Amino acid sequence: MSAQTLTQIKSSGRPADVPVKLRCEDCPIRYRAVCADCEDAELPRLEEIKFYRSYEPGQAIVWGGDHMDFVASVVTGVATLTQTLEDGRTQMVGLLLPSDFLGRPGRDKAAYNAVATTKVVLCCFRRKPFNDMLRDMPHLSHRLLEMTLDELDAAREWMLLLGRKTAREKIASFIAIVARREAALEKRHPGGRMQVELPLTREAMADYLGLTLETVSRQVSALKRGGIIELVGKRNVVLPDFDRLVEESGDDSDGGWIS
Amino acid sequence: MSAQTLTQIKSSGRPADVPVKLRCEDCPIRYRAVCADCEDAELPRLEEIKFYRSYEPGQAIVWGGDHMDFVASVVTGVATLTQTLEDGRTQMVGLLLPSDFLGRPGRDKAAYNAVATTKVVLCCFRRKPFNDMLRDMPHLSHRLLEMTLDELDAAREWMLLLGRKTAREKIASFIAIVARREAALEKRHPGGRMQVELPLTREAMADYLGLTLETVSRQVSALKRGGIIELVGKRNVVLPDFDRLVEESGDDSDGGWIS
DNA sequence: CGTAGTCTTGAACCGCGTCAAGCTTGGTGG
DNA sequence: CCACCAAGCTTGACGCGGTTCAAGACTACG
Repeated sequence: MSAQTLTQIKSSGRPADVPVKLRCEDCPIRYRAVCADCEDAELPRLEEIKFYRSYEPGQAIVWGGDHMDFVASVVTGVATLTQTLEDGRTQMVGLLLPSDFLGRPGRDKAAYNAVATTKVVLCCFRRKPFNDMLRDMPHLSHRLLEMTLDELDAAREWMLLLGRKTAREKIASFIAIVARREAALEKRHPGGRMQVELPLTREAMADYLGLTLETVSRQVSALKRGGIIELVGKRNVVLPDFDRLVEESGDDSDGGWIS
Repeated sequence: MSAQTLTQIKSSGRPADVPVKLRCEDCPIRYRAVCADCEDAELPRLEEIKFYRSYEPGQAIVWGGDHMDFVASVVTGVATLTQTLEDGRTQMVGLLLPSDFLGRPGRDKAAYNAVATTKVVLCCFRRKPFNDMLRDMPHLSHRLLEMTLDELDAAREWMLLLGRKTAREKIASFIAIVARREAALEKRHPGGRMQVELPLTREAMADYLGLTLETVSRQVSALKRGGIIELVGKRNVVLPDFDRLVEESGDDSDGGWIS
C-alpha cells in the first residue's frame, strides 16, 4: 500500500449507521446537492435507496484504492480528499463541504483518501441503484454534470494557486475561499467585517496549499501583524476588511465573472 | 484588461472556417470525443449543426472573459488553457489533445484563455442547439459527464504535481504524461524504448508545471545527462526506458488503478 | 498538574527564481 | 550563398522564499 503520511488517521471506529431517516423535504441541502433539480415527485425514489452515515473528526471515510460501494452527499461537516506520493508527501485535492458530492459513479475503487475533519454526516446511495437512477432521471444527471463542471473550475483555480502564488497569497486566498463558502452557506455576500471559522488544522491547510505547516503558521502570523486578519483562538479569524484580504490573495479585485 | 504575459500571442488572423464538412463516420475522433457514445442514427442531428474551424500555431481561440458562442471538440492538434494573475504570472490549467472538449455548456463567457500551440482543427457546435441536444440525447450528456470526470481526475493529479513535486519530478512526469497520451492515440501501451514529440515550447512547459523556463531547460538537460532521456532536436525525446522515467516522476510504479 | 496534540518561532540551508550572456536554428533579403 | 535577425533554448552566478531541523508555548483533557 506504500508509505503513509505521518499524520495520524484515527481509523478507530466503524462509521456509525445513522438509524433515523431524514425526509428529503427537510434536508438542509435539499436545494444545493446532487438532488437539487429533482422534483418532489422524484424524491420517493431517492428516499428509498438512501441511508445516512456519520464519521468522527479524523476518521477515514475511504482509503484510496479501496472498494467503495456507495456515493454520497455531504449533509453536514467537512471532509478532505488527499493524494500521497510514496514517500509520504501529501496534497489535498478536494475540500468537501455540505452539499458536495463524494465518489464517482462508474468507478468502484476510491481514487483518493477521504477523511472527515469535523463530525460529518453523509447521505449515501448504493452505487448500483444510483447508476440506474442517473440513467432514468435527467434532473439528477444534469445536476451532477453541473456540479462536476463547478468542481473542475475550482480545481483549475486551485492549480493557479499551487503553481504561481506566493505563500502569503496562498494563505490569503485560502481564507478568502473559506469566507466565501461560509457566506454562501448562510446566503450572505462576503464583504466588510466578518468572522470565519477555519475548518482545517495548520497541517491540513499546508496540504491544501502545497506548503509546510511551519510556513502556514508564519504567514498567518504575518497577516495578523499586517492587520489583514485578527485571530480568535487558533481556528477563528476575524476579517476587518474582506476586500483588503482579497487584494493580498493576488486575484482579480472582484473574483471575476464566473457566476 | 489587466497586464498580460510577455508571450506573444499571434492574434493576427481570424480563425479559418473550414468549408468541407467531414462526415462523422469518417472522423478520426469518432469513438473518443463527446459524440463517442452516440449511435449512428443520432449522427445526422450532430452533422446538421456542426462546423469546422482551424487555427494556426500561436493563434488565440478565445480569450478569458470573452463571449463564446460555441463549444467544440479538438479534432487534430494541441491547444492550451491558461489562467493569469494581474501581474502576468500564468498557469496552464488544461492541455487539449484530439478528442478533448472545449467550452462549458451553460456558460457563454470563456473562463480561460485558449490558444493553439500547433495547427488545430475544431469541430464546433453552436451553444444553443448543443444544449438542446444535451437535453434530448442521454448518450451525449452521459459521455460529457464521463469526460468531465476524467478531466477532474487529471486536474487532481496535476494538483499533486504542482503542490508537491520537485522540478526534476515535474519534468519527468510531464514527459511521461505526453508519452502515455501519444501512445493512447496510437492505441499502443507505453513501455520500453519509444520516441515522443513534445507539443509545447519550454515556456509553455514551464506554465504547465509551475516553473520558470530556465528551470525547465536545466532539468531537461539534467535528465539527458542522467541518461533518462535523449534529445532529437529540441522538441523530440527518445525514452530508452519508459519505466526508468516513471521512477523519476515520483509516481507509483505502474500509474495506479485508475482504469 | 502532566501529557499529548497543536501551534509558533528561530536559525541554517538549499532549490528554484532572477538576471544576464551567449548559443542554435530557421527564415528573409541582399 | 551568405549575412542578418528573431525566436527559442541553454548555461552561469547570485539571491531569496520556503523547507528543514529544533526548541519551546499554548490548550484541552486526563
